[in-house]
Amino acid sequence: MSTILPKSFYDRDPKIVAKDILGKILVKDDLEGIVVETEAYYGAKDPASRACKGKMNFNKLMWSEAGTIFIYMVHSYWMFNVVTGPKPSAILIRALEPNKGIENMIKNRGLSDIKKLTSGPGKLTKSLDIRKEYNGLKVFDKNSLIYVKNNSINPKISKSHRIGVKKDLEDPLRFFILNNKYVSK
DNA sequence: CATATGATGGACT
DNA sequence: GTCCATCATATGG
Repeated sequence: MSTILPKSFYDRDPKIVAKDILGKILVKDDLEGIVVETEAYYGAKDPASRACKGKMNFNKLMWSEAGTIFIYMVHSYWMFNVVTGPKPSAILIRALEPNKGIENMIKNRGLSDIKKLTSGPGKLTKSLDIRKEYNGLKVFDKNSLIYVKNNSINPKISKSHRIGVKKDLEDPLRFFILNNKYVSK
């Protein structure tokens, strides 16, 4: 029986949450995907973070409670983030492994290549039909349209520098499941 | 298989 | 106008 991850799960350092959420199941409606790749983002000390230049209208959700969904658009694709511990900070879900509702994902995405369905941050939001209307939802609330289920698998985790980031920090902040074909390149 | 490049839209300076 | 936490295509090996 899978349980929904509680708020306390997210109220920790983003690096810890990013690592622990790998292998868990993201649920949106009847669509499910296993989280296989994430990145951690910090606040003022992180030059790649949207929050690095202070609290603005568009990024103020990063200061709300842990477990809040924060969606941001880059290059006309939606990025799906969850707010974590010391504010402002968040994790970015970068890739999923399709688990349930694959037919609908294909429909949402207009593509039949399963490998390309959710193997990137912009692709998974399109496949799950996640748009900015979901901004501010609580991911630990079982009545929410979007939530994360626990999963008993214990994946082999690897880490690296972040992708597509202009100025990265020294610490590797990207986490992914080893040998999973849905991890983005 | 690999690397390169242009399109994309919202928010900032 | 400029900056991106991207993607799909095109081209070469």
